[in-house]
Amino acid sequence: MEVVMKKAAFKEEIKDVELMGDEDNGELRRENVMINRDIRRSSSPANKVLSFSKQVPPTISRERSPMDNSIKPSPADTKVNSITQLDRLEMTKAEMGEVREENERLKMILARIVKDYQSLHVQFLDIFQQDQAKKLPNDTSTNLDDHIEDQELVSLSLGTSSSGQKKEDKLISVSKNKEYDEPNGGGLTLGLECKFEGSSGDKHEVPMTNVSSDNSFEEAKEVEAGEPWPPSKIFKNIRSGEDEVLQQPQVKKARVSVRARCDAPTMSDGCQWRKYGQKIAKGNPCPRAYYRCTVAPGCPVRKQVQRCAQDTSILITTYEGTHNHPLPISATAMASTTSAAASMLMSGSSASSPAIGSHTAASAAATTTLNGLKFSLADPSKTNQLIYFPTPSLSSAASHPTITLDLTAPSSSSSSSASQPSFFSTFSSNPNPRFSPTGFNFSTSETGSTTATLPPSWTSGYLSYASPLHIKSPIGCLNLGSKAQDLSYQSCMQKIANPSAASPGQNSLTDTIAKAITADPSFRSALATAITSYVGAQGGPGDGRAQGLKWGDQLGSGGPIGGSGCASSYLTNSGSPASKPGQHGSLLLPQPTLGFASSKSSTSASAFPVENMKNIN
DNA sequence: CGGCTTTGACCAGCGC
DNA sequence: GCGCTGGTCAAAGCCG
Repeated sequence: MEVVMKKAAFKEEIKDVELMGDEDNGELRRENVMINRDIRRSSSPANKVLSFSKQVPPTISRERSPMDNSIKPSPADTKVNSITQLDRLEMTKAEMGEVREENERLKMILARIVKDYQSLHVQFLDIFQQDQAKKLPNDTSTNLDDHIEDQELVSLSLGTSSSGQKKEDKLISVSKNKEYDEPNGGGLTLGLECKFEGSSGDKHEVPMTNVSSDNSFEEAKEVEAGEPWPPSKIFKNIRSGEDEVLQQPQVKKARVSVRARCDAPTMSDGCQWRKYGQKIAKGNPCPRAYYRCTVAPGCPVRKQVQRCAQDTSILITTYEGTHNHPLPISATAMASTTSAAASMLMSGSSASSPAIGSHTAASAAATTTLNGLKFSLADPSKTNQLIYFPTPSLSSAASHPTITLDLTAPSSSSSSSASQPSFFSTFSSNPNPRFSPTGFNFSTSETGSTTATLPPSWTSGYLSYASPLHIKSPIGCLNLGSKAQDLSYQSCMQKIANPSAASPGQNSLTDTIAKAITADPSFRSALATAITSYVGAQGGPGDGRAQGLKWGDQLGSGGPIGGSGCASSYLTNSGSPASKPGQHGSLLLPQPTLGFASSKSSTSASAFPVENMKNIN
C-alpha cells in the first residue's frame, strides 16, 4: 500500500514537474528567443535604431527614421541626434549585459528544473522497481527473476577486480537506471543526518529508515584476521539504549571494523577512549587493545584495536555499541560509516538470515532495504550477488554480524590483482545462519578474490553528496543526497590512497562506474552513507546534516590531518607528520576526517566540532 | 592528585 | 567436563 501510494505521489510529482518543466521550458524558450532577438538587434549596427525603438517612443524613432522625409533634421538636430545615439549605444551595451545575465539565470533555472524532474523520475522508477520486486516471489529459479535480477543488479566489480574475478562475481549492484547520469538526490537523505539526542539521550535516532530494530551499532569482527569476536558478552555490558537487544536477543549487535593503514597506535575517530585491557589474540602476535568510550560515563561503546597479522601497517579498529551521547563531528563521520554499514548488515542479516542459513530455494537473493537502498543478500553460487558469503572457515564464534570497512590500500605483495586502491564491499557470513559476519570493505584487500572490487577510478573522481545528483566532472562526480553537500570525496580519496592511481586512461572507466553508481539511487544511498561517514559531516550540533565538505583538497594538501598519524598511508599517503604521542594536530581539522591519530590524541578529540554519533548505534 | 595505561587474574562461551 | 579463547576487571604504576 505504501509503495502504491508513494508511486501515485511520485507520479503526481513527476507530472507536476513535467508540466512545470514544459511550461517553464516554453516560457523560458520564448523569453530566450525574445532576449536573443533583442541582443541580435542591439548588436547589429544596422538595427540599432530598431532596437532603440523598443525603448524609445515611436515619435523619436520616427524622427530618426530615414524614411521619413517630411522631417529633415537640421545640422543642430543631427548633432543632438548623434549624441543621443551614443547614449543609446551605451544603454544598449548595459542592456545586453543584463540580458545575458538574465539568460544565464534562466538557463540555470531550466537546468534545475530538468534535474528535479529527473530526480523525481528516478525515485519513481526506484519505487516502482521495489514494488515490482515485492510482487515477485523470492524463488529465483524462474527466468523472470533472473531477468529482473540482472536488471537491478549491476556489477561494480570493474577495474581492479582480481584476475580470477569474473563478471559473475558482482557483489555490488545498482539498479538498471543507468541511463540517468543525473540521478536524483532530492529524496535521498541517505540517513546521514546525525541527530542529537538532546536531553533524552535514550533515543538514538538512526537516520536509516529501514534499519532493523536493532539500531545499535556494533563492530565488525576482524574478518581478515580470522579472529571471530566472542559472542554476546557485550550485551551484558551494553544496556543503556539497547532495548533492541532485548527485543531481538537472538541477533547479535553488528560490529563494524575499519581497516586502515596506520602507523599510529590507534585511529583517531573523534571519540575519547580509555584503554581497559589488552590481549594477545590467537593467531596474531600483535596484541589487541580494548578501549571504552569515555566521552560520557556509561557509554557502552567499545572498540578494539589490533594490527593485522599479515600487514602490521594495517590497523584494524572495531567498534561496538551505541553511543548515548553527542559526539564530535569527526566521531560522527566514523559513526555514520559504521552506522550505515551496521545498519546495512543488520537489516540484511535479519532479512536474509533464513536464506543465508538454509540456502533454500529462496536463498538466491534476499533484498535488504536500508534507507531506501537495496542490498541483496544473494546466494554465493548465483551471479549478480551483492553480498558475498565468505569462507566457512570463519569460526562460529563469529556470531556477531560484522562489517568491515577496508581503507587499506592494496598491498603490492598481497593483493593479487588490485594494483590500485579501491573500494570494494565484502559481505560475508559464516555458516552460522543467525549471525553472519559481514565484511564491507571499501578497498582492496588480500581477500579481494572473494570480494567485489570497485575500480580504482573510484578514487580518482569527484564524489559529492548534494542535491541533485549529477555528474559534475568527467571523472565522475556523484552527487548523492539531498543536502547541500559537496564532498570532493573521490579526489580526496585518490590523494589519500594513491596519488598516482588516477591515470587518464582510467577516466572512461571512471565514467562508466560513476554512471553505474549514480544510476541506482539505492546504491547511491548506500555508497553515500558509507562514504559520507568517512568524509564526515560538517554540520554543527543539532544540525545533523553532513554539509558541504571539501576536505579532499585539504587532505591532499597535507593539512593538519597530518596530525592524525594513523591511516596515513591512506588518508595522507605521505609521510604525514606521524602522530606523535600527545600530538593532537589532527583535531584541528574542521572537516571530519577519518582522523587517525595516536591513541593519545583521542583524548583531545573533543576539539572537533561536536556532532552526534549515535546513529552509529 | 586525577586520569590513564599496563598487566595479570578472572569469567564466560564454545568446541571437543 | 575440560581446555581454549576472547573479553573484562581491577590493582599497580606512570604521567602530566
